Amino acid sequence: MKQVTIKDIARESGISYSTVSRALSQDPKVSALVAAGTRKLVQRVAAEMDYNPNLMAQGIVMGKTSTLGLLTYEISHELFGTQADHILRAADKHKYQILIAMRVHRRPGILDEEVRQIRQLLSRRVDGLFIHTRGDSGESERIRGAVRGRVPVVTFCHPTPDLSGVVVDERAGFLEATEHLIQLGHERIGFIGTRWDRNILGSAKAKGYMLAMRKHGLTPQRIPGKTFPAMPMNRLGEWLGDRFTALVCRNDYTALCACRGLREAGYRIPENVAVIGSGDIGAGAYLTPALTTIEIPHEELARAAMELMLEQLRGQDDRRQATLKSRLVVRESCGANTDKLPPASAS
Amino acid sequence: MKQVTIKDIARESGISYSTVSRALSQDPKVSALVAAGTRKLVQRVAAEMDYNPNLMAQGIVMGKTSTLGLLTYEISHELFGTQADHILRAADKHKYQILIAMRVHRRPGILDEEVRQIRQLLSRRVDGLFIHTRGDSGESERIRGAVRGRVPVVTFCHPTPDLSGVVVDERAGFLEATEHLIQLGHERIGFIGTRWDRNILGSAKAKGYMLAMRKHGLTPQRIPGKTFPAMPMNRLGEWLGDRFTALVCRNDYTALCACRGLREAGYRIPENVAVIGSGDIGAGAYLTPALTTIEIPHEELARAAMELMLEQLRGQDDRRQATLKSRLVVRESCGANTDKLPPASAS
DNA sequence: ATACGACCTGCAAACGATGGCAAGCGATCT
DNA sequence: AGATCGCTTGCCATCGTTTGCAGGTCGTAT
Repeated sequence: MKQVTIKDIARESGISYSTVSRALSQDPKVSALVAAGTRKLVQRVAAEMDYNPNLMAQGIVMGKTSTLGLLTYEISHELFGTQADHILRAADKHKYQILIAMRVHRRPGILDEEVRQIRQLLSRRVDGLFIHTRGDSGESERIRGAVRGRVPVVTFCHPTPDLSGVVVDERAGFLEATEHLIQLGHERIGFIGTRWDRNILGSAKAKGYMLAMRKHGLTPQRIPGKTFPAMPMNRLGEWLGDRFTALVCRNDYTALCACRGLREAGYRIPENVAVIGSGDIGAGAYLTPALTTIEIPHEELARAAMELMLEQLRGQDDRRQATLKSRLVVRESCGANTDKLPPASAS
Repeated sequence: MKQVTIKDIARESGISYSTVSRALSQDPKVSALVAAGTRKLVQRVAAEMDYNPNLMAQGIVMGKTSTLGLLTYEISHELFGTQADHILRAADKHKYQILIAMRVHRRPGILDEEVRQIRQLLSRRVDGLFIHTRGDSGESERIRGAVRGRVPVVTFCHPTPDLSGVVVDERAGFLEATEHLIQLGHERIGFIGTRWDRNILGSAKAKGYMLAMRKHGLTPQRIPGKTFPAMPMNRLGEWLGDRFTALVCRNDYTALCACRGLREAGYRIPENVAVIGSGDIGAGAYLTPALTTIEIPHEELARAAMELMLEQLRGQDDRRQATLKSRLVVRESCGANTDKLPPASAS
């Protein structure tokens, strides 16, 4: 049960434990200090005893942990899981480990929970903090209050004043998607989303949609997401289908729901109504029709976030926001491109 | 940048640092030792200075970290993400934190990577280890070799001899699903999966299917997953549709692919061919037709795993396997239940 | 007044590592 | 031969905690 320490190795090899420490040091400058023979001996004994250095002890004396915290929401959600995944990889490239802490989205007490989790990560003395933001007002102040400048912070998803962060230009993405529908000849295009001002990101999506509509002299119309649980599927479908020839949805799940409602009511997609989603759930490409969607550049996002983190870790404390562009993935649900098949493999 | 320590609080409040430590102790028996007035004072000063205890220092002296490691695969995959999510919650209930390490599924060098990650977690002195297994032969030995009994291990997904673990009774699940199709009148039922013996779990799924077929005097027939990328979608669809009236798929993605191929070839689901998946991707309920699937009891799985972990942490070292039952979720893709709608909300 | 607990508090030794400093040792130079 | 140098190694303080032990103060019973 008890783990091997450098003292055990010292005893076993008859060498003082500070020499053992040096021989086993990551830093080549340090390990070069000990004679080649001794070093080899120590390394052999360490391997034999299956020694694992105690990272806590190292952390405590070196004053850093090579660990970055990631505060996120339910990673069971494909979006958050995917982002966490990419951050892990990006950090790994720079020899950083990631400590994940999770909080629950949309629940009373979430704010306290958030602070609690941040403190927990700080207690582990992470060298920096990635935070998945929700985009509510006061969020930046809340985070800054909890962190108090003790470690660098890089936020994800929503712009946060006075903190470094990466965001996707959702406005441009939704503008592009809406224009794509307009180019296909649609005029009655609806937007399914939350209240315009519910959070910054949702609002950016809506703005992109509106901009495109106005630009082409069309009237934007929002369908509240709330309509869904409230109205039976088939009635919702009729209602949608009668009013619109195309729908821009705030995310892929919403798009799936809309599709379902429309089909219940006898509409066909994309023949009668075109649908575009956003966020690209993995299954989207394998549906019939394959879902046209606004793809989030997860990998670049993670890389950019890591870049911002490294900058701050190096001591350059100019906070900045990196904005990345999304990409419209045209598949079948918008009526263009119906002859092109998605990749046939997912087995 | 430098964080507040117990000594800072001691200096600030004019009290020795050992008393401060006691006053701030988690253990009520210890904090009761210091006079109420002193305790209050210390706590106030600590709050004012926004003190976060250094968990590394605590861990080092107390010889435990209240942290459990989770070695998993890409958490961007809904399956792994969901399980990680539930483990985090189950652990949280018992005041344990989870340290996630990720390795990449199906890649050369994965075995070394696996050992590297286990060592890394051990270096952080986790109190125990949850491991997502793949089910290849030699896996149990590999894990035991890396861990060497230093911490309790609980595996996930595939049975691992000589280690505690939780598994889903996939055989029973696939048997139930297949029988469900048989009861609906199907006789020509195919199974889409990997080689029977590729991994233990896949083989359990296949076994359940075969058992059901044999039991009812029908001939089982496996369709290798490999057929998919090899054959164009519409030809695959024809091929499938001509031979079978129902398909049992090894997971939901495979099911989606099969559906797609079938529809390309003009078949309707479930009217012409019934399809059952497994694993329950979140989107399954919102598709048309909503996917009938074999649901994995993630939450109970995580709870059971935590239970096994706690048993071992308490020192009872009888390794045991907990087997949980899956649940057949009948939706629309199998032809039963077409009038029942899935929940209408996902906006 | 003395003694004896009960109750608090502080000292100092751990925990497992790192790294500055100085001592030991041969070899080289004068 | 003696001084000097470089290489290697060991000693010890340190990081931020916890905790056993000893010492101090106070009240109360004798």
